[in-house]
Amino acid sequence: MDAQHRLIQDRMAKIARYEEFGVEVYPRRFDRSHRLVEVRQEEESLVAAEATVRLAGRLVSKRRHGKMGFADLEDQDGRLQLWLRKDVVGDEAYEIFKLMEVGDVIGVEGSMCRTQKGETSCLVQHLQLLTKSLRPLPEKWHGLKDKEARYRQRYVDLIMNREVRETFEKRARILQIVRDVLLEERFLEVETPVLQPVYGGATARPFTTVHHALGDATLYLRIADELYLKRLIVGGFDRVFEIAKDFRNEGIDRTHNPEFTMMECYAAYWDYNDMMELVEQILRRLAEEFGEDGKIRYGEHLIDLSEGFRRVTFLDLLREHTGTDFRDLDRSATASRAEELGLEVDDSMGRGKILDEIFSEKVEPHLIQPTFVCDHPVELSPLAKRHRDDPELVERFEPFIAGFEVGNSFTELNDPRDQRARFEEQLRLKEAGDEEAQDLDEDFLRALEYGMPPTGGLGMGMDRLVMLFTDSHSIRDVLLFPQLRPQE
RNA sequence: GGGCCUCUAGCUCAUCUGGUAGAGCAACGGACUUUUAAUCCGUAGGUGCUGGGUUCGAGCCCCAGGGGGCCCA
Repeated sequence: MDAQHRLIQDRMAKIARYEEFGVEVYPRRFDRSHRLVEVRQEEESLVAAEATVRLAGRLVSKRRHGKMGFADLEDQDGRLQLWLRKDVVGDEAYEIFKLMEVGDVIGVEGSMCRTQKGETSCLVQHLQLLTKSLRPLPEKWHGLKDKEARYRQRYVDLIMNREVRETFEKRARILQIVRDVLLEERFLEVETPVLQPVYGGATARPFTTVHHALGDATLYLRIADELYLKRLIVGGFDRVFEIAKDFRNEGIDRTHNPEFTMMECYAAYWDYNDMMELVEQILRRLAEEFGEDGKIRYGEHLIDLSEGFRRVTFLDLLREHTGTDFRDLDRSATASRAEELGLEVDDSMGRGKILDEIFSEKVEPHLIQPTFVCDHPVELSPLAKRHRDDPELVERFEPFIAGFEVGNSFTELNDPRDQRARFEEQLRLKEAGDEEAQDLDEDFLRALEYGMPPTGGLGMGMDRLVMLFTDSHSIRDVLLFPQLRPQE
């Protein structure tokens, strides 16, 4: 549909007819007395007083009957019927009303009343076009259903589907609650670089870009905030957090978008047990706000967030769901057991990666009720401190709800000698063909050498949290503009 | 990357085994002073995702490509 389309031409032609009446089709401002939701809240008294109100919004339907007519006005969170009478607004204004069509943004002044059928309405005395709409909206009854159109033209989706608007209002409230809890716990909100000369803090492929003024230096879009936030703990901030976009150059599916929103926080003198309490606190607050009796519905599951999370170790869960104790199995024994379980293993995969694959396949789908998966093998966690009771494990946990991981946390590794050794192990994995293995960050090691206090750290995927609390089953439904292939 | 489904008017959808595309809403003209999916009469509106092929004839069959969705890796 281009600018020459007949439906657009029809609408353009109306502009000329408006101008015959001296009507400005794109005026600058309008004073509202009430939002439509406020009209609803004060409905009884406004109607009883026949109060005069000034309202604005988008015209979403129109029913004309000769010398009078009705129309529905909609704004962000409300809707109200307008009642137009030629004998009330006058001949010229009534002609202007006849020119108005669904999609136009208008402002009215009128008195609150009820119609014969009992519908609360605004009997319009004055009306004004505020913005002429040039494209026809989708049909009022079936709305806009085509998924591609809804994602590509989200603005139309938002106009037509109220529940979409509500999802994104809820998203904003969820992020605000997370922020509130952190601020109450005296975390300082900070901002760290998106463009980084060395990427790290997670296992993922980065996006690459070039800075021209720095001699065409290669920069990476961050895959995590972790290494910068820990530098700030070294610098003397006790508790810091950041809520921001991370970027990972990976496939797109129901739970992955190339850019997504992450909350990371770090607290000096905490360990991962303290972080478990913080996660429980955040989830409990969200469940109080959005659930019933601390329970939320996600698809077929009723999830109880009122109690604490089940705490169970990574290896115990593997044993529970595969019958195998992997504690003392070496790489080749682990690999052959994985193949018995129906997984494909190749030479680039270290023991940790194989265990991770088995876990994803055999355990994760069963983690419906809130669970902290604790104490992962050291190979999987190059930035976490070794477990106080077992040097082959780290002090780490991942909260799982409804079968997906909503976060990752550990007692942070602050021994620069061990951190260097772990980075070097990552480099070996990278040379063996693991594209996701991390690079050695010399400046980060330098920071640790100044001394980072004992620290607990946590990352939580905000998009997945929003999915959970809005009962959304695709990340696209909680992102206003999900990534799609470019058209043309 | 693989499998399945899908793409027809602005929107939502039809079109039997291949015979030349139709409805509702929206639009346009008209009637109508209590409708709320208003109603009634009339009019107009199509690159059937794109490109090839088979055929007298393709929205439909075949091939290639593109977008989207779901499942799997």
